Amino acid sequence: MQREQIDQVRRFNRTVTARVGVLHDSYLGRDRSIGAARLLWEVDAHEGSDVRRLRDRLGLDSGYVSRLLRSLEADGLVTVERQERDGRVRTVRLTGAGREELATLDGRSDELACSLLEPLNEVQKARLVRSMAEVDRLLTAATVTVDAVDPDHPDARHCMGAYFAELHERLSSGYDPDLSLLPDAAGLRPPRGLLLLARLHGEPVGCGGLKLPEGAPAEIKRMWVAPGARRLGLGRRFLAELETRARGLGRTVLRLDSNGRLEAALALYRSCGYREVPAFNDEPYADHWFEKHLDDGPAA
Amino acid sequence: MQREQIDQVRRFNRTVTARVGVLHDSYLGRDRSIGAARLLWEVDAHEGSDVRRLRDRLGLDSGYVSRLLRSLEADGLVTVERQERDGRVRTVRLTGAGREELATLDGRSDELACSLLEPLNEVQKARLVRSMAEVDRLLTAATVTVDAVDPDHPDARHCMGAYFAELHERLSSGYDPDLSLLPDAAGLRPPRGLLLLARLHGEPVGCGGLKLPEGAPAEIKRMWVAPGARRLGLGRRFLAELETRARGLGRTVLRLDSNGRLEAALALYRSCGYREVPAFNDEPYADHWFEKHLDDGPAA
DNA sequence: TGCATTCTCTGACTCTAGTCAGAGAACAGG
DNA sequence: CCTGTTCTCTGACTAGAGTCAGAGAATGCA
Repeated sequence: MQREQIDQVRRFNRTVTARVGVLHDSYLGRDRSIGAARLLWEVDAHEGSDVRRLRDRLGLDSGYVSRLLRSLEADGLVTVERQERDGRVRTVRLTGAGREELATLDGRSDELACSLLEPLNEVQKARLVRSMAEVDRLLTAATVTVDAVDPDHPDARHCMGAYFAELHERLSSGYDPDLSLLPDAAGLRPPRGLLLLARLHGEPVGCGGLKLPEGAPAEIKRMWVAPGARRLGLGRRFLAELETRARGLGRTVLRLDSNGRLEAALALYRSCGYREVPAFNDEPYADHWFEKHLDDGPAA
Repeated sequence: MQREQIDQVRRFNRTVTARVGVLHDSYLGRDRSIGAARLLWEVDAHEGSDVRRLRDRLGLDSGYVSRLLRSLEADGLVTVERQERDGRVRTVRLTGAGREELATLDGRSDELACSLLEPLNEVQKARLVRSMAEVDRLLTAATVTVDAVDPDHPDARHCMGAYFAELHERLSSGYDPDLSLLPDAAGLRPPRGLLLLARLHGEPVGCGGLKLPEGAPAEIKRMWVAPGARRLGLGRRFLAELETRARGLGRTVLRLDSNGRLEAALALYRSCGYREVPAFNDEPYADHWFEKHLDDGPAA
């Protein structure tokens, strides 16, 4: 990585933690501890979430979270009840008062935002906001992790389910997985294949599979990115990672089939060096087929 | 301010405090408290600074700073000695060990920077760094305060001294304030005029004066921005603020003289709606004269 | 010289944000 | 039914980051 880039990031970190970080805490924590505020935020973001999930998402100690919840409960901001299905698990829900409290916290966030923008003129404001959006987007992208998982993992199932649902919605013909040539779970498990899963803050936000048939080119399958995680370059990252792994396994050719309705996907494949080829399978839902020779060019 | 802008700033704040803020602290505070690390940083930035200045810059309690200094002193990272001039004041200086410690802290900053960039591809890295630079620049700009001060205030004297020195260096003829038509301190003190001073983190970084002669147009004088604070839109901000104040005092015409060597200044005046006019005074160091009618257009 | 002020330091607190070690209920599998 | 595991909770403790009220030395000014 270049020295100049690192230095700029450091300068950014210093400026931002000094200016935003400090204010952030002082604004939010005005009469509620910032731990409690964060927890409240998290409860709101995931209605009816269980304590364990909150703990994981915030990375906090179980005892600490428990104590915070007691204090929020005492203030009437949340209710905590045992789950029907599993009596050990407890579910947290915002009350009306909790929602109000959040609204005032949001108001303070607004004040902070205004105090940052206020001294600037209109041109500067617009520029700052635009750059913040870019930083936000790219830092989020950098937070996404991509790992190989077992196709039967609940997170993987979740993504594939969402993938099928989306296909069903977007293809003119609808979509029925049973009619498709998709590999089953075993077909995406080593050594017959692999499945990459992207996670953002622990939530699954995309998947990309690779089929490794013997005596035939490797095939990319089930590339999907959750709507909320698009425009983060995740598709490109999946392709790059799949290509690297395929190359590592001695493969030199990658294939995939897709559908003309999935415009963004087609554009992605083309811009990553995939060339359209005649149909190489009978996938009923495909009307475009692509191929890439891994030594053809960079995956970037 | 627009709702959309505020929301974007809030999103930015959340992402950045979560991603950068937390890591920042955990990286820096690995075996030294982050208060101590910040103090060390500040001592380094201002060699031989006195305790009071450190306290002011970091916004900390005197007792707290004193205690932090004792601990840094005990670890051999700084030395604290009484000042010659004023025996109450104590001066802090880094030792060699302190410099080393800082270097390892910097190394951690680098690690943090890398960890932020690492998951991204080259295009994304370049974009992120560019946007960070922009955010950094504009947040810094927003941190600058502009207030009216007395022309005899040490900060004001500092700026005007720097202004003269810069003129002397840049004008082909050199510059001698005594030959110039500059107003003295009283001429920039209400009601005969006013002086605005810009400060960044408490340090003076620019000035802009207004002369308010009776029966003649108001005149802008001694506009100067410190080299380290340029490209923050400060000149524009001075002009806008001076125009607002002039308008508030019933003035409708502003004038100023300048020198062709100060290209950036001329460009600024032109882009802010100042029109070049024939010489309206005998200022020996001027070769360009400008005028603006305050109802002519926006100051933005 | 005396008095108020400035500057740094010390001692005694406080509050937040945790950590750690279990306890006890609920569940899962044999 | 027993055993081990999971999940939440409680009690006891700690470190960091300050705050507050003076004390004591040095200085400035009348």
